[in-house]
Amino acid sequence: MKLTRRFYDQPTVDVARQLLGKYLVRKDAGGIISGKIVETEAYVGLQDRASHASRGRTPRTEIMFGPPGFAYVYLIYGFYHCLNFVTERADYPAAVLIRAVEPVEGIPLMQARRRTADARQLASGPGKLCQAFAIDLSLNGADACGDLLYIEDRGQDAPSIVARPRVGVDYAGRWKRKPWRFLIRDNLFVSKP
DNA sequence: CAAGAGATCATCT
DNA sequence: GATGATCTCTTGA
Repeated sequence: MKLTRRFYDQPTVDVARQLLGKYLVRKDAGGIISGKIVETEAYVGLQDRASHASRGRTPRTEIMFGPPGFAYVYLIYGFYHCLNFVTERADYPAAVLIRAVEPVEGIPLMQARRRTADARQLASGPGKLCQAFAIDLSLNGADACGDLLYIEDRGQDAPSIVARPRVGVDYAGRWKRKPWRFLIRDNLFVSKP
C-alpha cells in the first residue's frame, strides 16, 4: 500500500518514526529497486538551525515550504545526493531525511551502481542510498504519491526504535543535540550503530 | 580499528 | 568566495 499525502501531513518527528520499517521504492528504466527503511532524521521548521530551511525561503528550500509528500533532493559536497520527503502543511518547512535502507529488490542493480557486492555497503548512508537507487537532482520535487519514487506500507510489525542526535550538524548550536535521528534497534544496515 | 585528507559543485553571501 | 544533513581511501597503531 503506497503511502498517501495524508501520511506525510503529520508532525515531522512522527513521520520520521513511522517511516522505519516501511519500504522505499524506486522505478526507472533499469527496473525496480526497493529497500526497508532502517534510519531517518527529522528536520523541523524555521527555527531548526540544522535544517536548510532555517536560512529562510530560497530557490533550493522552496520545496520544503511546499505541500507534504514531495521529494526534496539536494547535492552535498559536490559528490553525493541526499533524499528527503517533505512533511506537514504548506508554508511550514519540514522534511524527513532517509539515511539508510536494507536492500530488498534490485540488489544486482544496486551492486553495479555502488561497485561492491557487500549488502551492508549498498545503502547504509544517505549518499550511498541515493547512488544505489539512482536518485539525483532530476528527482527533486518528485511527487511521492506518483510512480517514480514512493514509500509503501507492507504490513510489517512496528519495529523497536532508537533515537540519537542527528549526524553531521555540528554547526547547529543547541539544535544539534535534538534526538531526531531514528534507527531500528540492532539493525545491521544503519549508517552507524 | 581510528583519524585525517581529499574529492567537487550547487547554492548562497 | 565559502561552504556542506558525505564517502572513500590512506596512514599508522
